[in-house]
Amino acid sequence: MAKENTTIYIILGLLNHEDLSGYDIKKRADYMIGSFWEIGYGQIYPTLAKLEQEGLVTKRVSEESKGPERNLYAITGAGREVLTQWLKVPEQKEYTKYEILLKLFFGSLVPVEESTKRIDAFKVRHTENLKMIEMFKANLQRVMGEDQDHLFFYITVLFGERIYNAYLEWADEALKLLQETPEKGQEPS
Amino acid sequence: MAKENTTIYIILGLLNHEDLSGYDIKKRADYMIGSFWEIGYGQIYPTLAKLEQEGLVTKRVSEESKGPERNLYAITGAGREVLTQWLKVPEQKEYTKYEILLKLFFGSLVPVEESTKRIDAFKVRHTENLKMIEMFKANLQRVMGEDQDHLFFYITVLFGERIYNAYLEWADEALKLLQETPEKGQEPS
DNA sequence: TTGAACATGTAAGCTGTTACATGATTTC
DNA sequence: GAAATCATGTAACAGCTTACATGTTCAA
Repeated sequence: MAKENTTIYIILGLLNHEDLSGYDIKKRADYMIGSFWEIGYGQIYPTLAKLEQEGLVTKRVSEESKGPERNLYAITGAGREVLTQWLKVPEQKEYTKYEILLKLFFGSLVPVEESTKRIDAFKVRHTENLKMIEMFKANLQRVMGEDQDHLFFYITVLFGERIYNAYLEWADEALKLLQETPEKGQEPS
Repeated sequence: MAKENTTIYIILGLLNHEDLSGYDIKKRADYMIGSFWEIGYGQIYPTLAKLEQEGLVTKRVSEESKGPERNLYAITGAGREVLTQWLKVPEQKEYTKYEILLKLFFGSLVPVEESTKRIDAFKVRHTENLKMIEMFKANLQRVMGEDQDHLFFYITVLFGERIYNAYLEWADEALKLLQETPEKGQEPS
């Protein structure tokens, strides 16, 4: 029966807050959930069409005079129903694919520098991510309490913070271990 | 051009160590890389056939008299070449999908208990995972130094340890925040 | 003898990525 | 005038999951 399409619920969840275009949805999703779930236009537009067909959202053309034409989508009662049903069901387990760990796992086939370079790049990437998360967090802390939703957003931001910190701590630990280890098979016997 | 098939390299990497059957590969992969990359039989057997066709592995029938028939696969020189080439290329960024965070993010639509139940279950799951990782780690520490490969395995185990700990710390933090927050819209005005 | 584990596969079908295609508008 | 951003989509296709199908061997 293949995988269940989670994109549906992301779109419904965002539309539950306010009417949005496909482009807006991408923006919002990148910003708010991008650190743990990415979606692309290639999923958004077709899913939106499917949701409209099923009567879970309605489409209208935005009346703004300026800018290119925008299709604005709104959630329907049926859509809200589908969304809340989904929220009442236990989630599937998380899904992670770390190519860096695979490459490290098989790392004995290439010079150690390959592995250290890899980890260095990983650190740079996630130092950046952590910085962004900390900004979100600071912004959120200022507006917390205004809206119940902020608490839930905050909780997901805390998750990102923990994870990125764990990444960075691990990276340093791994680099230290690699530096301590003498390269094998290079010294004269 | 769609995604690149990483399963190929996992199989080649495992075969680089020793000859294995499809069934063995699944076992090894579950045990050694299962915490950050899962593969199923539905990927393994077809990929094995493809790799054989391309001359990256060879297949022979195991001669053991006991047990069901086993197809044993061995990596070829060409296969080893493909594997090391892959190891020299920088990896793509990691890929994560946390359905639990999505459900929490949209959590204001359902009673808070839904969210706390979710996090409780998450904790149980990862307490279990952490326990397993700690066992691997202890085992590995006993044999470290015997083989260069162990260091790389150890590094991936440390990753799992950090991540699972981060999960659990976050879960407690999130639960605390949810408990502190009074349920909205329930009290009489 | 029943169930768990060993062992190998196929088929269906969604998911998600990447590339392509197009055009308006705003900003520098 | 060029580049970036806004904006909406389609097509191809690989990847991966799930379910199905089948049969053996070993242990309780």
